Formats: sequence, structure tokens, C-alpha cells
Amino acid sequence: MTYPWLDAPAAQVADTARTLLGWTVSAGGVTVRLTEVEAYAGTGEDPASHAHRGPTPRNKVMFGPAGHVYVYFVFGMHWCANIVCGRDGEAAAVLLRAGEVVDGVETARERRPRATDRELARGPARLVTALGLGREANGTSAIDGTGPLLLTPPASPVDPARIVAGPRVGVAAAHDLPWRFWLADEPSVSVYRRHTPRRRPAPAASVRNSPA
DNA sequence: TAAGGGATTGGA
DNA sequence: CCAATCCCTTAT
Repeated sequence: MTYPWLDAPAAQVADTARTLLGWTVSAGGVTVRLTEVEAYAGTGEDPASHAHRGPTPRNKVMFGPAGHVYVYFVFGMHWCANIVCGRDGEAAAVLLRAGEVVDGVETARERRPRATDRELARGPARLVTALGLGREANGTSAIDGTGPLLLTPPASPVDPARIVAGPRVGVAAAHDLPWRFWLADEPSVSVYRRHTPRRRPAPAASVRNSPA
């Protein structure tokens, strides 16, 4: 299976992200209908993108074929998943930010026991947890059935009038770029949070107390 | 080799 | 609001 719009030039990754709304992703016995996504461009085009400064061991999957899964690890504990977009060699990707669990709800509840149903996949790391994914999904295909994740077209197309755009969540750069897309009136869409700069650790006492 | 910081989340 | 927690990136 292949979807031409996934392979569209990286410059159109925002359109690709919008197209993904309403599609479902299935893994580990759970199916999620995507209600919120974010677009990230490739090298040199988007300071918030992991691929901004060129290929590295972490982001190399982004430079590979469209339709593959780019999984990354953040804050020492969370995994998040993207669908790679663009032509081969380009490095655009769409972050799967949130969705509604439409099948396998009981399995998702087991994976996130403390979550209410609307919060099972409300957030990129929550979504990955609900699907039972992790590092092993990195670099696998989401469109040919060979990997743990399978991307499937929506039963009924999304009404474009329901798509809302705004700034991406938690990014330190390119605040002004409205590359987060979500469906209006969906309870599974996550709450906007601005990037919070990390507090510096307190200076060592020996340094702080040394005479000036 | 060391240090800084992060496309987040859950709990005060 | 803040801590958790570790991997990757960048700079010595």
C-alpha cells in the first residue's frame, strides 16, 4: 500500500498533516482515530524540527521513506511517534499528537490504568503508550503491514471546515508557525502548553559562596 | 568525555 | 507550579 500524498514534497508537510486527521492508527490491539497532529519540516527549514541541523543517529529515520515511523524519546521517560513524510532524502514528519480510541478500549485502559477514556490517547506520549509502542517501532513501515503500526483511511472523510490550526505545543522555536492541526469539538485534543524553559540547577555551594 | 536540555506527563 | 529521568547533541 502507498499513499501519494505522504510522498508529497516536504514543503507541503502542513497539508500532509491536515490530511492525516481522521485517519486511524492501529497497533497492539488498539485503534486510535487521529484528532490532533503537528507538522515538522526537514533540514534548514524549521528550527523546531529534529531534522533541522541535518541527519544524526537519532533522526535518520526522518530522512528515509515516507510512511515509516519515527519514534523518539523525551524527558527521560516518554516515547512519541511520527509518520515520516516527503520524498526519499527529505526529512519532514507529522507528530501523532492525540486521538480517540475507537477500538480495543479495554486494552488501552490496561496500558493506562489511571486515565479516563478521553485521556487514553490525549497527548503524543499517551497515544504511544495506549498503542503499546516503543523504541522497537522506530523505522518500521506504518503503511505496508510489516510493522507494529498500521495507518488506515477514515471511514468517512473529515470535513475540512472542522480543521483548526495553531502553534505547536511545547516547542522552543518557531512559536509563530501554525503547524498544529486538530479537529474542532473533539474531547481527545490535548490542551495547549507553551514551551517552558528549564530551570538551571543551583550553583554549587563552593562556587556560590566564594568571594567575588 | 562532559554537560546541557528536551515535539511530556502527572502530581502538588 | 515543578520534578522525574535518560538519551542525544554539541562542544571541549
